[in-house]
Amino acid sequence: MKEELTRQSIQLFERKGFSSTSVQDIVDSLGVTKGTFYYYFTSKETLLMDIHLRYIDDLVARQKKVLDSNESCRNQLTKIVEILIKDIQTQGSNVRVYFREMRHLSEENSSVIKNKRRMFHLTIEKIIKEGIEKKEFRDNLDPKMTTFAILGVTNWSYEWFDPSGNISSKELASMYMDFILHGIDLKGE
Amino acid sequence: MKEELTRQSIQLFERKGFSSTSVQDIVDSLGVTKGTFYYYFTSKETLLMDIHLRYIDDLVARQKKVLDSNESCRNQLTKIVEILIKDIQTQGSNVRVYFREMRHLSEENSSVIKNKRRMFHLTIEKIIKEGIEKKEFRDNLDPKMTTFAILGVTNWSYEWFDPSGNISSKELASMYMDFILHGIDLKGE
Amino acid sequence: MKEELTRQSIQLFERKGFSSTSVQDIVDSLGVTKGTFYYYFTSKETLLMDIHLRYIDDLVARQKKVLDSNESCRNQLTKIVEILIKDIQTQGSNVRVYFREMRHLSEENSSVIKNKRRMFHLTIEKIIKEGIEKKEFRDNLDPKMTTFAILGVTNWSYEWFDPSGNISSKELASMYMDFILHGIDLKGE
Amino acid sequence: MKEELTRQSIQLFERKGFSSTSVQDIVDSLGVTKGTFYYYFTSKETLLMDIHLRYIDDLVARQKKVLDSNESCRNQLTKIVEILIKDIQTQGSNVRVYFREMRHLSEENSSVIKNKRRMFHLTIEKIIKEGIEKKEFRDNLDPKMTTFAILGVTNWSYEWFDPSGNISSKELASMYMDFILHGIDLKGE
DNA sequence: AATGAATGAGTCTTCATTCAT
DNA sequence: TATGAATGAAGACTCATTCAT
Repeated sequence: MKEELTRQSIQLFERKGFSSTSVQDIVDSLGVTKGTFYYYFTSKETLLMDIHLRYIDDLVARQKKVLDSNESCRNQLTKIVEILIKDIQTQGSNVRVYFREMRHLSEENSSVIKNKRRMFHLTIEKIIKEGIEKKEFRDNLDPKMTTFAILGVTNWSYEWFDPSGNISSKELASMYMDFILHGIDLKGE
Repeated sequence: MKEELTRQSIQLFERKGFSSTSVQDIVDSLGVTKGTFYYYFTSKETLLMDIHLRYIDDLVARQKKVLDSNESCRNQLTKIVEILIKDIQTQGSNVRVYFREMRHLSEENSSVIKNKRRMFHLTIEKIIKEGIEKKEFRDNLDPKMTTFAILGVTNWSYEWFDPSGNISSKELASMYMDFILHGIDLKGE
Repeated sequence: MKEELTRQSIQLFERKGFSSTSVQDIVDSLGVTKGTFYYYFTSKETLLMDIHLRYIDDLVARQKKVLDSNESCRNQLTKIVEILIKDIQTQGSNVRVYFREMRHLSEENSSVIKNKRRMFHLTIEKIIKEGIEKKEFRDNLDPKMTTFAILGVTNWSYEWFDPSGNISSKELASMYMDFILHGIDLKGE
Repeated sequence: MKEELTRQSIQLFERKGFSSTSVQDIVDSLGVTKGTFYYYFTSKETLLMDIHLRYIDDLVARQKKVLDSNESCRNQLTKIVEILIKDIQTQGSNVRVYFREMRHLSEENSSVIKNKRRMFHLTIEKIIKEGIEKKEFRDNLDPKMTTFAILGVTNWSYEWFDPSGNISSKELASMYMDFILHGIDLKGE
């Protein structure tokens, strides 16, 4: 039941936004009563926090696995980009809620999430730095800004990419790694 | 007064989100009454639509100016990226509302905005295509996906970039054009 | 309207108690809507505080008048007892709410009321002390405890006295002053 | 368990009032679940009735003992006052609930309690009447009103008397009997 | 151009109670 | 003897909107 409430909520939060989705909407969509909702969640915000934690914890865990693989920086980065793009397909709604609704967490809760986000970010930064040292990447890059650029490319996909369309998430990920590695400029310039 | 209402609303919508900001909040922040609000706007949504239209129309107009300049594709693209990044400084709140709150427009209104967004997008796509033909850009790029990638880099900046920090918006724009043109890979590879 | 809301609320709070009276009950009894209630009161507690303040402020003011009259202590005390007993007739419901529902005020609000109550109490204590010094009252009385005893006699009347019954409030006040002054013991003992 | 539920409930009812105390509050304070509560009590009101009955039955029983002692009226009255004041120390919370929350009993239940209260009251009235006849007390007293005055003095103590303070309940009872017997007036007047 | 009073539907949340286990 | 899941009604409070003035 808790699982089902969460799943339905994610769908509704994605479609109408957190504040515009009422607890009534959620329980109606499952044919249960509001009491049931409050049996499982102490508040609407608790549910939102659950959704956030679930995603970021899982993501960080998967990122750690990549890091532990000890592959080249380029490969590590590729794998992370693949993870992010594939998540659109497997849990797009969840991630969109994660991107859009953090504002509705309390100060306390949102700072917990922010810290975890920062850790995710810092890990990518570390990969960039290492890549520069190992001469995999250009040495005139600002690791922090570059990380933001890469995350911009991937995260923005959540706003438009439809994995059931012409282009598969695998293809998109590979296109994007090409873009990230080589830019759009004609070679030699 | 209408101007002031709009300005305050943008601040509040940015901070708390559209649905979580009440008309009461808006008028309280200006020391007027709700009647005043409804004298200038027929509904809360009208105000949101105003905010959207104002930004996208202005943006499209500026984009047109760039296009009419007849410079090289690379320069045109650079100018558009500069516009987008500079907007963070000059009207960040407005743009953040524009990015986040479109969902709260009615079907009808939101399709108006979507069309204008699409036009903005298509124009960039056109620049990319032309750049490929003119051999300014690589010929194995998918213009549509590449446009999304570029917009990802710039638009995502609204989520984190602080123009009053160490890096100026000018510097960021130049860093990002470098990234977009050359990627992160070591040259020659 | 605010006046009417207050008056009705007092009646309902007396009959059913503060927590068992819903805002719905209040507005229903006047044929208006909940919005109206919240237009005039920021919360149910604010209304309760209003009721408390109104009574205690008025009572203290009337007590001050008695004090300023410079009559004998016995007469001053008599007048205060008369005030308290007469209030049962003129604003019994109000006072019963005042006696019973203070618990439902916030810490902050209830301490405001408590302080005013204490002042009322201390003024009576002062009259007793002065009466002892002026040899109007026995000198082996504890002024504080005696004040509580006197207030017990009068305030408890709110639990049972029906001013529309056989005994008028004037008669009751005089009976009680007799009791307070002479007790029940046979004279000379 | 039933005993413990009752004890905890009394504490909570005293502190927050009957309606503002939820069954959840009660069971939480004991670390059990709501099911447990409903195993022992058929409703929240049943519990309140239990609390009322328990106190009034015990009080009436103790009053009867005093009556059966066949002492002088003055001594009987003294003993009853002592009982009431001592109860503040030994079961203050219980009595405060008894005084304040009768309103939340159903018509039927509350009339049962009211009858027992009346009996307690009538017994004191009888002692007063007998005291007048036996020339222990003044003959110009109204027995009913006098009983209310005496009960006012004692019952009001529940609103303020702290048995752990400077004055013991024994001392208070003796002070109050002095007040009841002799009033505050200087002797001889 | 702006206000103040009012509405009615809707918000999140709590509650007493039930019942299968 | 006690639990855990669920209900449905009611709780306080908010909100976008209207309208006479």
